[in-house]
Amino acid sequence: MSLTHAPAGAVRQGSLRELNLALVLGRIAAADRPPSRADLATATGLTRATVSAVVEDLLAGRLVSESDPAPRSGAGRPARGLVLADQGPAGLGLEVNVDYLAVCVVDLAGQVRHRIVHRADLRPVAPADALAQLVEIAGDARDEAAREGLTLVGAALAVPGLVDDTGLVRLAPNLGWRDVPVPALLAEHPPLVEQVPGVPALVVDNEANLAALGELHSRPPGPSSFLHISGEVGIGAGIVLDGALFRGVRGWSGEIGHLPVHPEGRPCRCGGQGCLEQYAGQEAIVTAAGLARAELPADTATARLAELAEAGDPDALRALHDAGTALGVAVAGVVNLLDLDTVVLGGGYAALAPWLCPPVLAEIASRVLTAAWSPVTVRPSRLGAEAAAVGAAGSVARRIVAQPAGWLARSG
Amino acid sequence: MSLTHAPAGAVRQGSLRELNLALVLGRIAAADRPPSRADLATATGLTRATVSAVVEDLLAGRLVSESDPAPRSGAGRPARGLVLADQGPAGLGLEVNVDYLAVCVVDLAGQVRHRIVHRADLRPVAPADALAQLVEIAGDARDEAAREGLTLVGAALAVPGLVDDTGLVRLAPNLGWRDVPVPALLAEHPPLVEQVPGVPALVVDNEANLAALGELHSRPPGPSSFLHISGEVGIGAGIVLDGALFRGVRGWSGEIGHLPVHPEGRPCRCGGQGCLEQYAGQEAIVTAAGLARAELPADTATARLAELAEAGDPDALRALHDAGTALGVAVAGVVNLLDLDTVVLGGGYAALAPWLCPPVLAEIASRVLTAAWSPVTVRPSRLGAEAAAVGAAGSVARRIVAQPAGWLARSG
DNA sequence: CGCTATTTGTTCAGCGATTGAATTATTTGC
DNA sequence: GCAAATAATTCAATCGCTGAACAAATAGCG
Repeated sequence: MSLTHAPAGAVRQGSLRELNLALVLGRIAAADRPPSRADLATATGLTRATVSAVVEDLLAGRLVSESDPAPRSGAGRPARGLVLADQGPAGLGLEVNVDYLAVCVVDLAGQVRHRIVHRADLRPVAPADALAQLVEIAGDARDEAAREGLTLVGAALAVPGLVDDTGLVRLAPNLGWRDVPVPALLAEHPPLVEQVPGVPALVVDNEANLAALGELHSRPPGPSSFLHISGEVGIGAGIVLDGALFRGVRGWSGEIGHLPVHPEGRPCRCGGQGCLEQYAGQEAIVTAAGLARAELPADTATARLAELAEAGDPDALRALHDAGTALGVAVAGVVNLLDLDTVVLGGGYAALAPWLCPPVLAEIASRVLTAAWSPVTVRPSRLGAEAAAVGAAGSVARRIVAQPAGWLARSG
Repeated sequence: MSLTHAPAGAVRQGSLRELNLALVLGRIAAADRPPSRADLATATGLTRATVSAVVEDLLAGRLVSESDPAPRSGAGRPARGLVLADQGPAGLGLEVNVDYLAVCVVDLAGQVRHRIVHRADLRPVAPADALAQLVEIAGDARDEAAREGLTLVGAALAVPGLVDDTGLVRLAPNLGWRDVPVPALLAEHPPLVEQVPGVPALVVDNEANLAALGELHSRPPGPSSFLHISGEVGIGAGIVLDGALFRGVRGWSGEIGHLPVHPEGRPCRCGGQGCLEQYAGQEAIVTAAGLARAELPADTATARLAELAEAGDPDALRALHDAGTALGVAVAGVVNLLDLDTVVLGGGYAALAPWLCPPVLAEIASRVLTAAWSPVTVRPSRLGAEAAAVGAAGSVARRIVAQPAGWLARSG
């Protein structure tokens, strides 16, 4: 899922055009003002003739459109600016979480065009029923999108758990799912998206991964390597390296919640001891702050903590400081290992960032070997709630930008 | 440094040939028996006509040669097998370490053609003098290689420390180096290698990184993602993801020695507390085994430990078990984070692997969330001593295989 | 108002690289 | 000795990029 698509196999005559389509489209997507054909020629190194030909294909395929305001003023023939089309292909993002279902539609430019959130406690709901509800909501979103000229070309589903590369949800502990064959269950419903060569109809992925992708593609562009930590009941991380999500050998990377921070400490449900989750997970913080867990539904615990901290409640402040310190120990290890310069606190951590960041930064400062030369930024996520759904939809839309040839082959 | 070279900018007509040259040459390099042109055509998806044209270029540039034993038997015209040339471009690997200088030459096929190790305590030697000695040894190696028809096209230098992307050695604590401008110092000597477009004349990198690259390219091919841990006085790791070394934002990844394994434990020279190095570094093991450090030069400490352990010395066995447990805690964290399935113990750890592996595996089994589904392999490095020098030379040779166009443009 | 300089975008012949089919080359097996 | 089989080469056709010439459209200036 990088911007430049590396050809895996034979490079044929047509690959040339495919690569240049992606190159030009990627430039248009990355530009902050609508570039002209001439701008694109100088930026890409292609000749204006080639750029014109490539742009013609992109215009014919409705992936870009010409914008009215000229991008330049001065002597000479006025340029025609090129922008990503606000009609055409779009991505569908789906999310099943503990206390809500979310659906959203993101267009080529990365804009969230529709967003539907259905709040409900999903834990007692059977997986098939939860997915059926999701499909129904997604159908509404698709119809709304169609009225605006958007065609859904792929879907990505975020779940809070381990997913293998076939889409099987091995384990989603907080949802109570185990070995749920999501693609098979969704195949029983009418298809939500149009099939496009090169774009998988459905991708199932961990919510932390997809939230990290959302952060990666948020505007203005941020760093291309960072760690995105989703602090919910469990703690997951999405690792973005050189503009691409690193999924690991089996797609199960990012289990930062089970980094040992006190090797002989509290036992963890994973079988280990002293895992980060036992010190900085939602339940640990809530308990340490003196809040009985039972009286708080999962979705309000974070808000309540932020309220208390805002009001200066000493127990809450201490709990957050301790959690931040534990988080900092783990993060310092990750930064030492991967040499990242940006850490994003997402999910439930986003709202708690004002209290978590200082202790995290303190641990980094004292534990990271290279901290003196290279400062590490720790900041809350830019995306709000349902970041995973937005990231999921964005990942589909990005795929069209990165590999436009498939879409163009489909329709004239 | 991946096998498939992704074009960064404009894709012109000539890029097509460049990419297919790399594709075909990469196949020849990866094959375990000399493939015929027809084999290559089916393997790459190119037509036989194109493969013939590409191979002609490769033969003309002396990157491949035709092997005598026919790769196939049966009816039909016998195939002509293609192998990487044993003459032509080769990579120069250099290594400055605490107790030796090493130089080696690796050819396109990854064979170590020459290796010179000069044992000496380098700690009291000024960086400029150490490099001057290295250049002299390397000159001999180059001359020997030239007699076999090998042309050195690039050099890579391994140092046990932090290197930035300009080749400046920021800090090599065990060598006593700080802010050593290696490229500038080497520029004062006559050039060792021939300049080839696309191949940097000199790359300076961390020894752990280059040792990991050596492991990556060792035959037979192993996994494309793994963690390679070099256990010396310090503990460094090379992280190989999807066949490429991950260097981090600033090139300082892999500082696994400073992963916190006992957050409130022993103070570390890095400023943190309870770093892995304090529990599994060479000094920690030696001390725990009851050996006075002073009586042992750095290069024999590991050998002595292995001897004692072999003999069943209880102190040594306990020290190794404890070190392995600490290492296992750190490795379990890394595996949880990156979802790797292979961990290679290199450097001084290689000889101690029989005693380190069991406790490492035990920690992984109890702490890694996905261990039940996906077993993790922990094994010693395949390369012996001076693995970093071999990896360094191999990384240069690999570059020619991955981007043959530069070499071909240079000479007929 | 008209001319020139300037910049954008298009057209077109030329060229390099791949393709696919036909052709040549070389061996095994009957 | 001949047919079948497989390998490798040759060659016209095609696709896509290039470079230069050309057309389009505007600002500045007298």
